[in-house]
Amino acid sequence: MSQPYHHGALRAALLGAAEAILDRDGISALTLRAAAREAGVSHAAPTHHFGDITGLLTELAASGFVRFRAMLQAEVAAAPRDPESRLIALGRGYIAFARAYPGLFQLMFRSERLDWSSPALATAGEAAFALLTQDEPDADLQSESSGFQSLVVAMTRWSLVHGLSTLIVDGRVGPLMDKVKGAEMERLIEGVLRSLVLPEPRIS
Amino acid sequence: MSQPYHHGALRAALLGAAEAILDRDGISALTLRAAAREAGVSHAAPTHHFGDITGLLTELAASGFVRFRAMLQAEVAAAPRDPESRLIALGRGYIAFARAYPGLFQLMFRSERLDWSSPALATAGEAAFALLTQDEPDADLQSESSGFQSLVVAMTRWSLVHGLSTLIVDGRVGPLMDKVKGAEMERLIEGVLRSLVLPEPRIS
DNA sequence: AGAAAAATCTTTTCAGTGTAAAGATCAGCG
DNA sequence: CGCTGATCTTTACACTGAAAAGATTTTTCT
Repeated sequence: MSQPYHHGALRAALLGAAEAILDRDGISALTLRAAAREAGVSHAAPTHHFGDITGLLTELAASGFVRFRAMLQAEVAAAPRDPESRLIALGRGYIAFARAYPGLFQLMFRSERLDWSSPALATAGEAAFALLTQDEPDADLQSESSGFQSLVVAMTRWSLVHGLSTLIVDGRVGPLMDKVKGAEMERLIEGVLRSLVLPEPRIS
Repeated sequence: MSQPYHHGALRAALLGAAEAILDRDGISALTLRAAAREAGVSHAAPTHHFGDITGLLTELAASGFVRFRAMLQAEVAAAPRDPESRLIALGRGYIAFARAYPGLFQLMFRSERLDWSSPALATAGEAAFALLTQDEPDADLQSESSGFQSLVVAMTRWSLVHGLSTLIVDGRVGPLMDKVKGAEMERLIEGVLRSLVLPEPRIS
């Protein structure tokens, strides 16, 4: 019953080990050697599967974007069918993902050691972003407005939701709420999300 | 003309060296030893002045927040005196700072190696955030609404501006604009900033 | 089947990092 | 003048990513 020389499924095991470290000890503890230790192999074993640490982090981030997109779709599917409810569900799912998997969220969005030219990461990231541009409440505005105006609307929504997620994950919101009596994170999030349904700028 | 054993102003020199590295090579290249090299001292010299690397980064971030606040105030002072123009100027300054000093912005907002219990950083950060809650366009709403509603309004604005800054600095906006003909970053920012002036959620 | 080739994993090594400890040099003060 | 403390250097250690070379297993080819 000794360890076989070949692991058999080391690639998946390393990704699982990396995510376990991410959840348990945070992104700063996620090193190539720590992942190898967690998977029970030598520290040089990951080289063949991922090249360098950027390769490992890129694969993990791509996997994160796939699950991120699935989570957003599930939230939308469970929401009422009117466009405004779906839009709020999308934002709620975005923030819920960031709060549930803060380490993975940080890796996906703010890690400088990610190779966005990787097809796996690029396609997974684009697929996730595509959710933000569909489900347009004002279908007529969508059709007759220019591509640039659609980009402005999408970026406005993305900025609002992404900004709140980032500020929460980075611990910048908690101290502020301690100063307001009866403030709860959930109510704050719902309050901010209301601004999602009126993003159309008043065109001059 | 040999180097004197005592530097004389090593603390300030190290902060300047650290910021030079931040601007030149990015946040990943900002190491304790690199800052010491840049300042021309041994790698253990910073210990006495900053303790560990968290101390150095915390001081640098505090200095960044002071300048950040000054830049925001300057933008507001140069804007028309109506509250809406001032609010947009505030957001414009926020994003301009992030684009002008991306490394410093990243250090200030997304570095896990920051000691927010440091008085210098805590007060500088709170002073900068205080700008976002003042300059309330609807003074009557400000006075009669609860503290929690004010927090929701402030967080909505902060999230929008901070989210756009983060996405731009992290390089997530550029690729999207390449796909839209005639899209320019400045126009996109102005478009998103319009949403700042109608943040009041419709209370049920 | 048997040999060659490729893939997988380990061991060793190197440069770089943060941190601690000990020693060297200098400034200020009695 | 001499002492004390602040400042800076040297040395050392455990950690990191990465490269190189060797060991083992699996696959492929004849």
